[in-house]
Amino acid sequence: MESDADLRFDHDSPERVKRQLSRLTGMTAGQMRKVASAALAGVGAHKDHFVVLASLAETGPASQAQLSDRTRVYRSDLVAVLNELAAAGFVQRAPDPEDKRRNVITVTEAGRERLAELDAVLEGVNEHIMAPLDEDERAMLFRLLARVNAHLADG
Amino acid sequence: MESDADLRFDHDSPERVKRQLSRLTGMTAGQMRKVASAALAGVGAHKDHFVVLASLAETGPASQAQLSDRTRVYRSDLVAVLNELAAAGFVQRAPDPEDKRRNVITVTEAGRERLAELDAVLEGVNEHIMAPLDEDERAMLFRLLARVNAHLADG
DNA sequence: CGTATGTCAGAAGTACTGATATTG
DNA sequence: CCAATATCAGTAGTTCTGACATAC
Repeated sequence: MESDADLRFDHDSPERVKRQLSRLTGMTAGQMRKVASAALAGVGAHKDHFVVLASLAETGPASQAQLSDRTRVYRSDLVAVLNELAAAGFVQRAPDPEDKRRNVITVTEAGRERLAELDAVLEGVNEHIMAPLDEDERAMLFRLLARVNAHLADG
Repeated sequence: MESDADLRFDHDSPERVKRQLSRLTGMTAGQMRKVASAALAGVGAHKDHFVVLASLAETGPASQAQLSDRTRVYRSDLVAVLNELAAAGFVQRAPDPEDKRRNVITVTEAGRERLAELDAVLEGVNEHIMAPLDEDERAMLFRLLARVNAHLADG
């Protein structure tokens, strides 16, 4: 069906393992995660910082529960992320006057600059990751993964 | 460039997050892993069992260090996996007469049957995961991921 | 002596669950 | 009384590192 020349993810498996999409995807995701988190660690950040800042900048202020829904970062884990972002002055956490259970999280000007910085870092990561693919192939990979993702999200 | 209709992996991100291949891949890998490990747990196995049995059946007996290189399961983690497989009678662990530091791991007949069972389970998982894709798309997804994987494996 | 092997203990980061006090 | 929010504590599974005794 296809030449095995560049199917390097597992030299050992002439048949069975090679067909497991979950294994190939998992290994590749692990490689990507390492590259991304190393790059973010270089500027003192990690991936949830980016996702949260991007959500606030693009969709506006939100409560922590809303932020959790948007970013798919668990409410319990969001607390620490926001502690760090707030301590660095990237977000402001203020009680919601209309509902005293909630906090209103807002990105600051410094937070927007931080987001631009992280965006640039991750743009470089993205470019590095997709280096062997041309434009059409990148779009194809996105589309195929997104379809599988959407399918699995439906249960 | 493309319709956003089925880019469901993150509704919240009109721009920045959506372009991060590492995020899409990571989320999809997580979904796949959950499906696969649930299916394997249903028969009392987990994924390292399959990979180790497949390697032994397809490439033959090996020391634990060799097995680790083949399967990319860490030597330290292999110990527990082999303990479980040996306790169930799926592999035999015997000292190597030619090098007393080593064990020779061999798959048993019961292990081959177990492998067939796990293979069938994972074939179903694979089919479920790739359900929305036709044959050409599946091959394309494999190829694209394998190229990125090989590229990242080179450093 | 330096190196490889199998084993154990444990770190680090991720994903997830449960409990709780406060407020609606 | 029930539901939602923010927070904290803790579990589970994975990846990965370091130490160590034994054998080459």
